[in-house]
Amino acid sequence: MTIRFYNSLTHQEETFTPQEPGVVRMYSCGPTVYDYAHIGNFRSFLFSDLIRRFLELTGHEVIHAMNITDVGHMTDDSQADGGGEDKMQVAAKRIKEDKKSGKVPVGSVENPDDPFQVAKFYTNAFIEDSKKLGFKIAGEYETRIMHATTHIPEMLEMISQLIENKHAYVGPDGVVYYSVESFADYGKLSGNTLDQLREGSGGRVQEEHQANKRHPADFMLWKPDSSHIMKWDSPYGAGYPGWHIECSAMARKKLEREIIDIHTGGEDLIFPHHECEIAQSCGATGKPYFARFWMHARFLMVEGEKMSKSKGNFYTVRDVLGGKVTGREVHPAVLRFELLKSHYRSNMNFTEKGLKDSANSVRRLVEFRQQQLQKSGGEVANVGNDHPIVAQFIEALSNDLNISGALAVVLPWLSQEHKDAAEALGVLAKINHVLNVAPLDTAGDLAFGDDPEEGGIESQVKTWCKEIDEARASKNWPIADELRKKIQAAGYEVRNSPEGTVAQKQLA
RNA sequence: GGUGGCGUAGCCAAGUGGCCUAAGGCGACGGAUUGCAAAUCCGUUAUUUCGUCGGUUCAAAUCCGACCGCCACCUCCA
Repeated sequence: MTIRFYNSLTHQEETFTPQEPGVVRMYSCGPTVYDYAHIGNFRSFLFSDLIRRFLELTGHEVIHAMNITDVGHMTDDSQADGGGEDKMQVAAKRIKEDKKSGKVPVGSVENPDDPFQVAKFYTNAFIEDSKKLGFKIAGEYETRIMHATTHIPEMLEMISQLIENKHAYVGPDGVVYYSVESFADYGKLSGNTLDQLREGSGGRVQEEHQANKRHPADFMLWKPDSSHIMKWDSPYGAGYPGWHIECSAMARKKLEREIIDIHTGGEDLIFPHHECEIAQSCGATGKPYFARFWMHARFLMVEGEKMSKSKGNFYTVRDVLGGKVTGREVHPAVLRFELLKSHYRSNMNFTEKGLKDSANSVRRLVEFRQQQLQKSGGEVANVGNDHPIVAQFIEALSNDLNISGALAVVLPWLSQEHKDAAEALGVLAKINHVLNVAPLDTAGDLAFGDDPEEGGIESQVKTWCKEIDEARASKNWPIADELRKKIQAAGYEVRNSPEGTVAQKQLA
């Protein structure tokens, strides 16, 4: 089996092999923690989870690292000397307003003016959401997911290497800039070579901000600013790091290599972020590559439109799970499946209907597992990757993560006859290592009808189910139908089973 | 204006030169089942058609060119 991935760096599909056989070092650009991450962010993070789980299924150890950007970068980093407002201060303002209107639980951020508290709050929310969606890396917080603010020394080390290697200079304004002209490969990833950047700038580059730089595309590595809300000592004066340096520095530190195997992120990060990362890492190490493979996930659309706050179609994970889209609670496995089921290199269209479709697929997978577990008495056979179904599943994913092809193997298989339940469960376990929806490992099993609360809606639904059985026994059809409608209105599916009427919570 | 990507049925989407008279799922329709439903099972569901127009080839959804549309980046953004 050969694994082929589309490599953004070479603009073509290539055979993937890690530098060290059996071990893949992968870095993913993580979230900024000035606000809740939205489902578009999570699609991109989920995409890296998919890569990881697939590589693990095919026998690789995956060392996966991700950053959390908690340095208060400027809202207007475009000017590269750090103009505009600090994002942490913007967040502080917003949190104060949200607190007044009750949007943020009181006490969650005791002091919004403390950027570390703001970052901590949104970091926790991110980790929580990531766990719900079953991201493997969510269980590795603080070992593989790391904060930029705790890696300032690594960044300063890289900056000094860059200055030493003549890739960086201290401008007349005291700011440390990267000299893009010193790096011949600048533009290789994005196609935005220096010539083209000049052509394409369309007069938007403001001369006044360029005076201190040798080339307009030079970007900031360190900004001395003793008045900044977050600042650290450095040989260039107390201040804060540029936006791009954290990933270069942290990837090298955490993955313990100067060249890594895979680097992932959203498509918007290709330029300038990843272009600058390559320039920094290669400039500091002198190596021809930073990452061998660059993989980027496309943006998602919502109901055919761009997701934007002004259109009111802007969703966070908690929005979707809480029912903002469907009007009822959505199980995390359903959102995971929905975000996973379209190919990472096409714009996925997130829709309410799609969510409900995904709920069906997830339910089928979950019920299949339950049926087979019953049949096998809990026994799960050890199935190898050479099992025909597993092999086809892997074959599909080997082709640049062809998830549709992979699902086209799995879903029809569910409807086939399964003589050996233990074997079927073994196959499912393999498949579920990647899909992770049946069950979703970090969220536990799908909760079907076990609500500990006395007098809660679940016990009411159970009572109604019993009443339906009684009504049906006495052929009192109108009463039975009435009760069924009530249960459905409460967000439950009503079914007949050998044990009588049962209700299950709708997954979306 | 520059750069990168995408465009297959009602929807999601596979297929990258012949086995495509185009996987699979959802939906829809018909049937079995049911008190009626739901769930389940069976069947049907693009019939020179794959954004458009040309070209290469014995042969194209698949290669090449032009055009159109959509997305992203060129300013913070997954």
